[in-house]
Amino acid sequence: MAPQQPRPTDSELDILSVIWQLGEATVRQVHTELNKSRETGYTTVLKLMQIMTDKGLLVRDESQRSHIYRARQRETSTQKQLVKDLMVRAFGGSPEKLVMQALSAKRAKPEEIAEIRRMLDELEGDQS
Amino acid sequence: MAPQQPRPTDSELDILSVIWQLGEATVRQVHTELNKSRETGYTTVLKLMQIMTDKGLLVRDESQRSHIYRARQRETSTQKQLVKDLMVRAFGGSPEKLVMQALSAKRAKPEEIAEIRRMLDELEGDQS
DNA sequence: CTCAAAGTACGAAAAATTTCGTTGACATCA
DNA sequence: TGATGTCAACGAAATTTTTCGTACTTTGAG
Repeated sequence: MAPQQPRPTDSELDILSVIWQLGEATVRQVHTELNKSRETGYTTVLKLMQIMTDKGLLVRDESQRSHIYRARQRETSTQKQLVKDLMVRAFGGSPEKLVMQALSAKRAKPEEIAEIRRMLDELEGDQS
Repeated sequence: MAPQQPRPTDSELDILSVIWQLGEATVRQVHTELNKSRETGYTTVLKLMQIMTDKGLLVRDESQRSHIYRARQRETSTQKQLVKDLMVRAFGGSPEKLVMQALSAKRAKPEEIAEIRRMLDELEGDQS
């Protein structure tokens, strides 16, 4: 029961990704999904998910025999935390530099570019 | 001497940030700079920088008694690598989602927004 | 009921990362 | 010269993260 949300570690993020994808999941489901890309033991995943629950990253429904896990924070919240963290630690806190590198790292599709433009419009809109 | 550039760890990134800022630096300089924000021992920084040199993250000029370190890769290369990694691991590889969260995590200044717009224009420009 | 399958709990090993103490080399200054 | 300060090297301790073996419980099939 941690008060603050710690940044998920690499392995924890792998698990979160699966849970985000499925909405909620049992250890078995997460394990099966992870094993599509990398070899990993069932109890390893179980232990990790227990730790994540202790840390407050996951929430567990124990009413069934196979417990069901959900992310405690919304996907977007965690993503925002991660991106903010990287922004501070690697980009001196500059959103522009980060966005530039993101766009040059992988080309966005035209629709996506349009979507980003809309976002920029909004940002310039409310200048309070 | 690693063939590939491993992703820098958290502490390593702290050190890289200082070196990016100064261009090149001795252990003493990095240590002094780091201690402005967090307590850390001199030999800790030294050891880390030696490890980073072994990993190929830094390059060392030993011609002087106090060795001078430089980043092996350009700042932008490392930043791109980091942002790409996060994009894959936390955003399912979607540059759009990452950019959205980056922009909502910290407001960009008007000039920065304009700069991002220019970048988007370029991206749409060369559709090969 | 009994056995096997599937599940959780948990300690501890293994691996990766971070920290630091100690040693010896070199430099500087009085 | 010799005392003092700075530096690199390096082993090892400390900490964090990841992995897994084992024990115990529950469920379902026969």
